[in-house]
Amino acid sequence: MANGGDQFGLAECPDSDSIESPNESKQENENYSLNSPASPQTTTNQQGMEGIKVFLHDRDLWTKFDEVGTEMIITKAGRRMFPSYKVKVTGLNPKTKYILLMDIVPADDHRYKFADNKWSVTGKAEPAMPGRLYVHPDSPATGAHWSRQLVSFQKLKLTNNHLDPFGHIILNSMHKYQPRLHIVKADENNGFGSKNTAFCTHVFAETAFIAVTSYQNHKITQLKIENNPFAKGFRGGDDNELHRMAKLQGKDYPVVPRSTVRQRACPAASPFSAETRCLRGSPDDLRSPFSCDTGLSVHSPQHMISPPSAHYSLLQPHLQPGPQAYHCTKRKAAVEERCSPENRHPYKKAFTGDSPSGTEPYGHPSSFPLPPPPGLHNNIAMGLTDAPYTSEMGQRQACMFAGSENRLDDVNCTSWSYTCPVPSNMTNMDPYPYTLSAINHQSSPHLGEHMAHEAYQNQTGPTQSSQNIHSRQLSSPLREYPRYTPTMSPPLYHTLESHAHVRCGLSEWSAAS
DNA sequence: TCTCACACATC
DNA sequence: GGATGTGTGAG
Repeated sequence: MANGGDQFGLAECPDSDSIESPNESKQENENYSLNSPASPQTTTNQQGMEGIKVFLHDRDLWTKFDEVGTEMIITKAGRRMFPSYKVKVTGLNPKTKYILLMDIVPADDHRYKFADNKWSVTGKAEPAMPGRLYVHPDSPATGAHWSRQLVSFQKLKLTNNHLDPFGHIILNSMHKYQPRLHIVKADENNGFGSKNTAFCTHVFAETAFIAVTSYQNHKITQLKIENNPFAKGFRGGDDNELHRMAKLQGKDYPVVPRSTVRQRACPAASPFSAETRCLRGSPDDLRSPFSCDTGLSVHSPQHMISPPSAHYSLLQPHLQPGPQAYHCTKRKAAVEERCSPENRHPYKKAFTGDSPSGTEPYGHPSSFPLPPPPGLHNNIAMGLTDAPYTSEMGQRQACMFAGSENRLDDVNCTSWSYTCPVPSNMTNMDPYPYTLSAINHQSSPHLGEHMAHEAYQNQTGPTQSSQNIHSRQLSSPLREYPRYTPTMSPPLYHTLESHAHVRCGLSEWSAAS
């Protein structure tokens, strides 16, 4: 939180449109200064979200990892992400309340393996885990609050425990994911769930990663050790390290790190920058909860989205990746060259390092009104904007929203959920549902129970696996979440919306990354 | 592929 | 000094 917000002068700029562009301001000295505005373009009809810009903190570090092929450890107990996901947000109305939350969505429907020092597709992805959202513990807070300092999501944890009771984000190992930031307006006159509810989604392509239970690429291990303070113990010269490891193993002679042995020396470019970049999810793949249907509100840097059609419509998430989806940057030729035929996808795209040049917009946000679930506007609107959200939590804590099978015909509860569409080529898989259950995973014991229950229900409840993506789309699966107790956070959230109504920045990400 | 105990680090 | 966050090798 080193970056104060004063320099952004947000307090004096209630009108987001008048917010000084970071490019024109003093951000050159910030460590996220390289992050160009996330949303250089704005569109109308976005409920005041059009001026919001998000800058990824430590972009350089993220890029380093990304160039190698970021891996994130997932454990049963939950593991933090490193690099941490921190952002600087500008353009918020200082007096308006916003909720900042993250989710991590499948980047594609592939399962990966790491062999020969590179990542490659090894099969079809397992069904998506229950979608969980991580709500920043400060939420809801005023724009002034968010703008005052870096917004850190470093406490977010990843787990591979499908029954995780802590509210951590559940991921599948050896699958690729894309973190996303959502900014939801929680203004009194624009309550969450109301017709006026607006939010925008920001995706930083360089934060994509493959979830692993142990690091596969030694380069990633080294990057983590070099940059993560908690891993300092593993730093040092090679000799020192080897002797230290020998000591750890009770040997008095240097040992060769397993990670070194495991991997063949390969001077080639990172697997991500080469083959894996080809494998990176297609725009279609990345449609999920907040994906756009029409692109109406999408404001994407044109240089990141090649044809207008790159405003992928969520109305057609079932479409297989097509030529229209892939916009290749200057590295395309090289990428294609490196892609093995079996890995070559029609939607292959240059990996993240390409798009965000120093002068290009960095995030890929979009803003759009959030259509309310049918007949559920008012009551929901109260939730987010009312005090209970914070007061009942005792202290502001992160909330996790766990997924479940969400159906429209099951609307009769106190909390809300939304089902996100499955990536296009995941039509045979379970949906990627989110249940907005306002989980307090830090200090509330019954929350854990709730989550366990929830997880249990996720597994035992009626499945939608038999449904295809079309039916799920059409059903606009919204429902309140029954497994909610008054002792938890109030019923604040509802199904965000079927993708058919929701517009988001995902298409931009897809196209740009 | 995954889990665990461990030593070492930060908070 | 305890809680928590790291990557490690063993299994």
